[in-house]
Amino acid sequence: MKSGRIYDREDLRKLNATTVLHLLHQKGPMSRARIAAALGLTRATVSNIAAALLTSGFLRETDYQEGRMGRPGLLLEIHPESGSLLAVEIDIGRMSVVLTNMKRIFLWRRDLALEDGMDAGSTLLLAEELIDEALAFSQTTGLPCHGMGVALAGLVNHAEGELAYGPILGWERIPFKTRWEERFDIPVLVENEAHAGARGAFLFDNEGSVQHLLYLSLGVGLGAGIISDGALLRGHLGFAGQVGHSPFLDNGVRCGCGQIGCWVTEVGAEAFLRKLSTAGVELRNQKAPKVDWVSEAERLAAEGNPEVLHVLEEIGRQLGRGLARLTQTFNPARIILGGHMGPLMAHVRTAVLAGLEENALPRMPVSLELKISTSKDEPVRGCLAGVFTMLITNPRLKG
Amino acid sequence: MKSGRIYDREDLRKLNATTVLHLLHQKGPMSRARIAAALGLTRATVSNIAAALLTSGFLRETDYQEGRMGRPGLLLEIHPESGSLLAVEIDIGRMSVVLTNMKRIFLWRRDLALEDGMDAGSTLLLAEELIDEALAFSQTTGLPCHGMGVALAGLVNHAEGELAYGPILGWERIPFKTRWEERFDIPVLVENEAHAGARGAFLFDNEGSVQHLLYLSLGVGLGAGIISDGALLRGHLGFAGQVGHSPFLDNGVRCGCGQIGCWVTEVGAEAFLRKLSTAGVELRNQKAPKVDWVSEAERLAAEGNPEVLHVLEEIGRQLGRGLARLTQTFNPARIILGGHMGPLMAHVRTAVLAGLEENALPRMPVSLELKISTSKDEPVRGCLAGVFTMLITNPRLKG
DNA sequence: CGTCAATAGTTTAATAACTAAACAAACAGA
DNA sequence: TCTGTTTGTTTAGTTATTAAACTATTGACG
Repeated sequence: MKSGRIYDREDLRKLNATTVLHLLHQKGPMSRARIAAALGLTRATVSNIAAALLTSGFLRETDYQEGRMGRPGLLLEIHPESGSLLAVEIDIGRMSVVLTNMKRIFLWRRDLALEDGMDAGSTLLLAEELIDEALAFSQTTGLPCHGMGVALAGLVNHAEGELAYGPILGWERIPFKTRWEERFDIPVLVENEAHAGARGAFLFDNEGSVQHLLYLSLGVGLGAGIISDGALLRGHLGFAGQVGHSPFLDNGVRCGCGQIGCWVTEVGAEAFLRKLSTAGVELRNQKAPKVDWVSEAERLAAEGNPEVLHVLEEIGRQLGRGLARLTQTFNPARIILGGHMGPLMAHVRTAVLAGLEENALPRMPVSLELKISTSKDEPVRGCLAGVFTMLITNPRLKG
Repeated sequence: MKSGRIYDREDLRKLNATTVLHLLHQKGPMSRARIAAALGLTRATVSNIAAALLTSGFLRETDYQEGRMGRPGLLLEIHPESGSLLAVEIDIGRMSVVLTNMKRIFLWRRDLALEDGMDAGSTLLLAEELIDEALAFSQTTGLPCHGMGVALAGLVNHAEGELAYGPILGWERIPFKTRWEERFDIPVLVENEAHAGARGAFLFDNEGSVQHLLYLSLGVGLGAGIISDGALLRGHLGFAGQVGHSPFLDNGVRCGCGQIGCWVTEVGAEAFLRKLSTAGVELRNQKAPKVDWVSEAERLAAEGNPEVLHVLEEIGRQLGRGLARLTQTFNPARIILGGHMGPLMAHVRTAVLAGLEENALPRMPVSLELKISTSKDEPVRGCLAGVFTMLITNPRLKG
């Protein structure tokens, strides 16, 4: 456990410490030798970094590896008791607040469906109440909360930590970061919901370590998070991925945004309910902001209801058509369909692929994988990863 | 000139040497102190790196700075006589081969318009003849050619150095890199034309050091090069930015690609000529692959020909409409209109901006700058920068 | 049981790359 | 002439990292 060389452990940023922490955050417990191999360092280096991080309390050592040849080494992992992280997701009609330990094990969570007519101010207050509850809980567990991530549907200026414009609730220029950093006295990271989802899918559900992926968040709104060469695309002001309101049909439905024929009017939640209604199907709880209708629709689809399946197929085809466009501009290796309508997407897979194929650029090999997200927590997990990164990159991290 | 510290100059990659070379490549001659300030290094470090690069012949020192206070220092710059670079651009109906010294001063160039009915094989042979000529010229100047960049219109697999599919000529799977590296015995970098153009615009015409920009290459084809956070977006196979054939109009013209209503059928060269023809204007030399018609059209536009201006305005509006979509997905800080129709774009500026404004996402601040490229050589220069980067990042670079 | 190969972690000495601080040189302007 | 500014060099460190040797522990094989 003693190190051979004495480092300047005052500022761990100068070591490869952040790299090691990132790796462990993403992959879980590993031996020093494995970390060294994964990062292209020597075992000696990793030993030294580990020594520093162990004395700082960021890491801990766990039990022996079983069933392997060779000397049984100790595994290193992020110390779960070194603190807690908070993630808040505010979507149209829905809100989640999650508290995890540093290993991203959920300690506390609260999911709320928002009332239909709820205004901006009271939604904000409600969120703050929930956060207060979560922080109180973190007090009782003795794990101080080190940071908070906020995933928001809308135009998020990531650098300023401000929601420039949020749809439906009509939020405009809400400075979440400054407001909540002052109110709760912990660092706050504000992220677009689709961006956070893409990050989550990239870091934690990434079979084959795909470096180019597109995460589509389907719900009342429609947003995309794009990871290109392992980097999240934010754009100049952080507004990249606003694909929902791109013109899609010449003679379409008027959209809430004022334009006609936006993509979201053909594939979003409201489109789904509208088309179902035209087909004569009414769901219970289908008032848009409520969440329950998704499971209701899923039940009907699973039962093989022909109207629901037909509407889903139509939506899938339109989804594929729009995705073809995005595929041509980004050339991703994987597309992930997520968001609140994610569970329904399992039924549209073939239709989406057909739509993609039909509208793909001829000669451009459609060599991509279409994945349906199984977890609803991708934005939350992506957010947590963002907060973690922010923490270990911060000057706060001292030995 | 002597250095205080003796570095291991065997492998300059371990120094900040590549960073310094990049900076000088981009900004031109600078003093050691200026370099240090720009890169956040100490003057001592830069002195040491410079000493290594001077003895290696990559850099040279030039005359004193005049008209300044303080001690007159020597300026460092890339040594122009340390070799030459080659860039080849093959577009639809056009080909350019350019030889420059290491400071990107053009030493030799040849521009050709390609015959209309020319087939793939003879085009390739023609290019190879021109390259032979250029290399022979580089022999006579005594500047050995260190690398070659190829900018191609079409689907370019950058990693493999292969043209996966080139439109019009019907090229398919041409392994430029392996073929030419074997034939000419110099490293070859193959790049999509729009990607190269974006890189050129980013590195050499970047007022305000904008980090998010979109370069649109307008010609017979329509391609985009996207720089996000200073990094070029290539995509999984290198096919990012193929925006020309994204569905644009429901009831449009049939495109050469087989689909109906592609964006390029409304704003590309053929659309321009078609619309002019409908308006009763016929240009001399207007056979599509020829280049001359651009200057002819520009002359007419400058003279105020109402039909031409009207067609240009129509195209500009459609351009703006499509760009609105791209703006929403990428949120760039600057859009650059370039390519062979670039010179015409000065006349469509207001129409493009109007189209952008009309189709922009409401509430999304259209805070972007629209720039018309003044140089036709952006792809060539971007290509040269790519080759330069490849060279200084290569193990070849030894002291 | 002993040997071998594989894997883990530590120690030692060495080193490349960089920095801080001081120094010396050359100039412009008052 | 003096002062302030900019420049490049020198000196004496510091730091993160590596190479190589060393110790330990296990499973497999005969």
